[in-house]
Order: sequence, then structure tokens, then C-alpha cells
Amino acid sequence: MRDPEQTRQKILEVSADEIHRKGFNATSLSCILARCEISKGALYHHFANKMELGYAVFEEVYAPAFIALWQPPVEAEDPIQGLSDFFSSMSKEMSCDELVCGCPLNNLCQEMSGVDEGFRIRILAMQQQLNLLIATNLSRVSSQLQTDLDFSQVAYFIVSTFHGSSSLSKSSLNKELFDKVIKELCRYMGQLKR
Amino acid sequence: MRDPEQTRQKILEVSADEIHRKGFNATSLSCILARCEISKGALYHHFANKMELGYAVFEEVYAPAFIALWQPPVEAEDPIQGLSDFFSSMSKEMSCDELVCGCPLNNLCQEMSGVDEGFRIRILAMQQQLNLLIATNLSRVSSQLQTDLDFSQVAYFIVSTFHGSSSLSKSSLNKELFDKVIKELCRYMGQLKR
DNA sequence: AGTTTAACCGACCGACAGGTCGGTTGCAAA
DNA sequence: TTTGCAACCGACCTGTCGGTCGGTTAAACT
Repeated sequence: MRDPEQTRQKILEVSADEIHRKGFNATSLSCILARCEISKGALYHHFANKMELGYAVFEEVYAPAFIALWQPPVEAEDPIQGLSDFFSSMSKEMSCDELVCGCPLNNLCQEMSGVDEGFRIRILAMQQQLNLLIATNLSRVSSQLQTDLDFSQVAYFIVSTFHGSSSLSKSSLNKELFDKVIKELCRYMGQLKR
Repeated sequence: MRDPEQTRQKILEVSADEIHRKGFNATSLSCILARCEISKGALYHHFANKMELGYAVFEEVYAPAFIALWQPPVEAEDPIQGLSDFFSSMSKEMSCDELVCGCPLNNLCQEMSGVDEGFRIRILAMQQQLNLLIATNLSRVSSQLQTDLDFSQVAYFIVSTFHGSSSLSKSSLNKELFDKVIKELCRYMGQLKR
């Protein structure tokens, strides 16, 4: 019955969901405890404090999921097509509820980057890793692309637009505005080809 | 000595700055009171509660400032050039501290749209107003632009990218990433012309 | 001068946050 | 079977938050 590792994973999983929905500060420990059906003592046995729990969620849940999400489309034979399909399927298949929660990385960046150094450096590292991933794979097919493109610049641009569009969908409470931006993003990416 | 209107304005001004820097929830009334050098009673004489204060800040400070900021570049003879100059001067002239605070509208959207309906509808209205402003002015010079452009779609795309880039700059703590995205955004806008 | 009232004061309140700590429980090794 | 300790419990602590309210002050009007 007693399984410390499972307890820890459960805490991480529930915390990740709560933080995704409400943000880090608005997430209360008591809410996590209730959903996990454990005591405060159990949580503080596994994590030193709320911050450390947040860092653990980032490193053990968000970061791996983030890479697992972006890597396949970017490493497709045609990364432009891969990303276009990726974004399009997102606006088609994703439920409105999920969409409105936004990207966990972007949410945390907005909320915590300016407040806590520990979150900032982790988020920055993640963004640079994603940027490198995209830029590398664009340069891989550079022969099919316009000349004089700054791949890193293009990669940051694509991710920024994606994050900005997920922000938009929060206020509209439906996918309409999100879809519009994604359409234009796909059109932009198509123009990268020569 | 006693000037209720001045007191009210001072509260709005200080609150706007605090909310911009820390976000709505993280802004404490006691901090506002200290900076204004007034008592809690004075604040609650002018505003019913924290939410109403937030709405007043949005409507009387953020919204006018937002329109005053975007209108001139968009209504320039050449809106594409106007926006390019607008964005470029932003990344040049803005101090790093200001940049890291992000756009008040985008910040509030991220933080409050999913939590409070009153904020959500105000933010949505503001976004639609801005979108209309940009789309209208793009269609004004449509003869100089590519055919088959969806102006509303393009407008949402531009604003999304801008907001996304301001999010990025929070984690990097300098203008580097912001500049990159803005450069690519200007390149994209240039391509809108035929 | 007296009266009224908007403007303002600040002590106080309950709710809830994150965090602590002495005690209990279950399991595994000796 | 006993014992040691990781795992877990939950009452309690301190601090801060938004919000209340009875009282005071200044100024405008009669």
C-alpha cells in the first residue's frame, strides 16, 4: 500500500495540472493535498517547499512533455510541413478548455520569469533548447528555403507567434482567434520556401 | 489641501504601475496605500473593492494609453512602415526594465482572462478594437498589398507575435530575443507589400 | 456661527496562505 | 520478535491578504 515513489509522482502530476490551470501562485497546496488525498506532512516529506515543488514539476513534467510535443513535427522530413500540420491539428483537435489553459511554458514565463530567478533560468534554458531544435532542423533543409534567412530568428518568431496566439484564445474563450493566427502562421511558414 | 479627484487619480496611477509590474493578484492594497500615502479608508471611499479598482485602472489608464500608443503608427500614410518603425523604435529606445514588464494588456489577458469575466470582456473588447484599427488601415492601402490577404487575420497575427515576443524578453532579461522577433516581424510585414 | 456631509483615518476582522513539528504507522532488516 | 527509520499524519503557527466600520476632519452652504 505504501509506495513513496507513486506518491511523489501523484503529487507531481496533480501539481502540474493545477499550475497549468491556475498558475503557480494561485495554486494552493491544500488543493493539491485534497486531490492527492494525502496530508501536508506527506507533501513536505517529498518536497522542501512550494518553490522546489514548482521546479520539480517544471523539470520532471513540463520539460519532457514539451520536448516530446515539439520534437516530432520539427524533426519530420519537411519541418515546415511538420510544424504546419502540428499547429493545424492543434486548433482542430484541441478542446476549447485545453486551449484556454495555454502553453504551460508560456504561462510560467509570463507569471514567474520576472519574479523568481530559479524559474527564469529554467524557462530560458527550455526556450533556447527549443530554439536550437527548430533552427537546426530548418538549416537541415536550407536548400529548399529562401536564402539569407536567420534560422534562429525565424525559430523565435514562430514560437513567439504561437505563444501570442494562445494568449489571444484566452480572452476570446473560443478557438476562432487562435485559428486565425495559426492560419497566418502557416501561410508565413509556407513563404519561407523558395 | 483636500482634493478628492487628485487622490483618485493618484490611486489609479500608482495602481496601474503596480499591476503592470506585479500583476493584479500579486498587487497588494497595502503597497498601493503606502506609495500614495493614504489610508485604506481613503481607497475604499473611491473604489468599492479591489476588482472595481482593477476595472477602473483598465478603463481609465490602460485602454486610453493603449490606443494612444498604437493609433499613430497604424494611421500613418503607410501603416506597414508605421508599424515597422513603431516596433523598431520600441526595441531601441525602451529600457530593459520597461521591456521586462511586458504589455499591460497582454499581461492582464494571461493572468485574468481565465479567472474573471469582468476583465475578460474588457480585454476582448480592447483586442477587437485594436484589430479593427489595424485591419481597417491595412485595407485602406490594400492597393499596395498582396491580393487575397485576410486583413483581420494579418492584424491578429501581428499583435500576437508582438505579445509573444514581449513574453520572450521576460525570461532572457535583455532585449536580444525581443529584437530578433521584431526583426523577423518587420521582414514579414515588408513581404505583405506586393 | 452653526450645520451638514464628503473625504479620510486606522484599528480591527475572518479567511487562507505556506510552513513547522511532535507524534503515529507500516515495512524491512537484524 | 524486535527494532529502526522512512513515510506519513494533522493540529498548529505566523504572516498577509482583502475588506469593514465607527470615528474624525475639513470645507462648503445656510
